[in-house]
Amino acid sequence: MLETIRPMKTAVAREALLESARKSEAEKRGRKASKEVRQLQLIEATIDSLAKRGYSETTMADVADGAGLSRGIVNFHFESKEKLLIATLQHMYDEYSAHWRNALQKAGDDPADQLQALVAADFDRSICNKRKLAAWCAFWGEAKSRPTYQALSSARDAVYQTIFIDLCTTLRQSGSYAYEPQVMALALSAMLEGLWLRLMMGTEDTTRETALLAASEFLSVAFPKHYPSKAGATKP
Amino acid sequence: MLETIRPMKTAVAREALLESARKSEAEKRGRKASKEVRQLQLIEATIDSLAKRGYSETTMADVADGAGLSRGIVNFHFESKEKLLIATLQHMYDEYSAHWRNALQKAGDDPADQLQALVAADFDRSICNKRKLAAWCAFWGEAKSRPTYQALSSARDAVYQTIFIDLCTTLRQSGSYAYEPQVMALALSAMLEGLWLRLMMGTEDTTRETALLAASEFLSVAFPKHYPSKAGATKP
DNA sequence: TACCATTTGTTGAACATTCATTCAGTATGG
DNA sequence: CCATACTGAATGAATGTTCAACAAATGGTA
Repeated sequence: MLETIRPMKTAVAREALLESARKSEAEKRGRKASKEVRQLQLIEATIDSLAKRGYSETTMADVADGAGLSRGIVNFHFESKEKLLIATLQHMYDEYSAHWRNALQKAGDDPADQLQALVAADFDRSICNKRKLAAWCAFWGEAKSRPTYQALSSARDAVYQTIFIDLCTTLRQSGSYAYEPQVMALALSAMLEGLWLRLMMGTEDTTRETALLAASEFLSVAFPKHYPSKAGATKP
Repeated sequence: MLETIRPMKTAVAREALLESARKSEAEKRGRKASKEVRQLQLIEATIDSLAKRGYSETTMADVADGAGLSRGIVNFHFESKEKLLIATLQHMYDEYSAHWRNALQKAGDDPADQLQALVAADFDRSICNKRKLAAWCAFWGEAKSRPTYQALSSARDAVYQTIFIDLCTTLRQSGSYAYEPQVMALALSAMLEGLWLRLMMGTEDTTRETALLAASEFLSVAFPKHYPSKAGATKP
């Protein structure tokens, strides 16, 4: 329900489009580009602005400037500021979704591998970087008061959560753990989101590597039989 | 460093002031009130507005209306909108800080009890309710682009984190666990923040009780010798 | 107590700025 | 030369801030 049914075709085609948008950096200005390329270009500029200035300071002018185009351009391709932002969120959501689905597929059939792949995917550089994390957080901050965002913003949505629960259930059986799968899945996914939040704040020494380490540690203690602890690496 | 050194006196006195501000609901309008009461009243109205409308839609007019006062009043008590928001954030931070310190003190000397008390404090109704969570998240969304917020927003700040690390270190020794205390502390505190985020979104069935359950489950698996699992409560 | 002066808190209209949106006009590719 | 993409100045609405006027408290004086 949360996820619009959109063939994966667009997801991959979009990458190609964006690529071409990047390549023709010199041609952007003044030259005509296909509607789709322009829209992606504007969405990228929106993410830039969100990351740099925050939601409340993101203006149409800044987006247009960021894309190297004129002021009226956004209202031409998107009807309004609101629709631009929704399209941006949708774009990020699609990208995120495609990313973890891909990781899951590559992981093979072993549930333990699948869970680990999902966790690792969350801290992949293509997904988990300051720019995108900042943009996500900008939307989260507004989500509560905007139903449209609320539906989209829970990136780790019902489907994602269900997969987590299923994996936890399977592991529980094969490892004879005592916990409630739903509870453990909640703890795990919440921790992933929390780590994102900390990475975004970026004040401390928390890095992508540290975050992944913490997440892996969680897996080790929660599913010791499936993820034998690699502890003892560094002991101060 | 993050926390302004402010005697606890104000923290408790403030509660009393706010109480009196609530009681004299009828007298608010037209009657004079002490400077501190007015400021608290405006801060509360700001939190209301943040929770209801989100950061970007929170206006001076809305705050003034919410407090039942005139338009110019905020600029009289606080110099500007920015300063009002900073004062609001500072207020929430002080409240949060006082709350967990209090919980920690009440917990006694046992590290396991202390850690559990800290976790439970995070989901106390006085701290963890939709209104305040929404306000926190509104600030988080803007924190990256505003240094002032960034410094304050890491509510679970360096001090808090240090305490977590210390407790994890102690438990590790007394329980002969294998993990790195810093890593485990990061996982734990990130999970708490993530649970807050989910509670704020409030889309799903995640409640304060569920969140606390998940956090407790984490403690059980991470420190099995200190928190013997209470599993088996409900088995579907 | 009565009276006035001064300080302090409050109001609301006026002002200036910022910003999303519109649209008539321009340029470009086919 | 038509259709489509694009421009950028004009417009109007929203909003933070200022300020002159007003009211309530305070304090001093007789």
